[in-house]
Amino acid sequence: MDFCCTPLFEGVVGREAADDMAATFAALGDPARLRIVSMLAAAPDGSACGCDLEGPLGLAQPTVSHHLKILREAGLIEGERRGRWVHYSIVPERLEDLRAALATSVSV
Amino acid sequence: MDFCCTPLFEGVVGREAADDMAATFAALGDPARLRIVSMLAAAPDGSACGCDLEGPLGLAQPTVSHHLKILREAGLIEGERRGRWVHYSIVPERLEDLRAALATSVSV
DNA sequence: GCCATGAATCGATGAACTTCGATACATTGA
DNA sequence: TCAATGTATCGAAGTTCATCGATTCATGGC
Repeated sequence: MDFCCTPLFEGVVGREAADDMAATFAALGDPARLRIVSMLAAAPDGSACGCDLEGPLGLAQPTVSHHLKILREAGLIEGERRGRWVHYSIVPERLEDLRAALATSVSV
Repeated sequence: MDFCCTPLFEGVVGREAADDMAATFAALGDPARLRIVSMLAAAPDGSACGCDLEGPLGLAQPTVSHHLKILREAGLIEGERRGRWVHYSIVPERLEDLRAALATSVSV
């Protein structure tokens, strides 16, 4: 009889968890947003305001604000208002979660 | 004079590198593809053929083939033909690369 | 060679995303 | 209170993406 391979389980990642994790990975799945995270990580004090991102990114202010919102909703960064400016910084725990997720996919 | 924060560098990730890395993260930025990776990781022998993925995913065969292609082009999985079937398995090195990239964003 | 079956490709459709100008909101300084 | 400036939202245009039916390709068994 025809037989391919052992039937698969649902995998280690459930349906709802997959939705949540995929949204987080998707947040990093854009060059502009990846560079924002990179720039925040490389910033001297670990944070930067939106106005300093437009130049290096070469994007208009609404576009940068849009990307920052997506990263914020993904929990990858957080913003703190200081006067006129909003300083954004990385949320290390969230990135660590992603690293852990990739590790479980690797190790078994 | 008005001053916000220290001017930013380009970040640790360059423009071309950002494009490449973003494409890889984007490959994981879809629930179906994330579950495929998860299922391959959870498979007893570490591999599975496409026909076994359609059922658990609840997607049509062309759609699964489409997602497998994207994961393959991202270097996250590889397929090996065994007779009628193609067995897909994870490329651990590629996932390790992503983990390393996230680590550099965290630590510095 | 012919049929069965798994996999890949093609074409179409509808949704989601990126981008930006225009605009509104928030805060500071005068 | 008013002007200036950084930020967020809105609306629109163009592109990309996910999905699937229909079709084609590839392999194995008869």
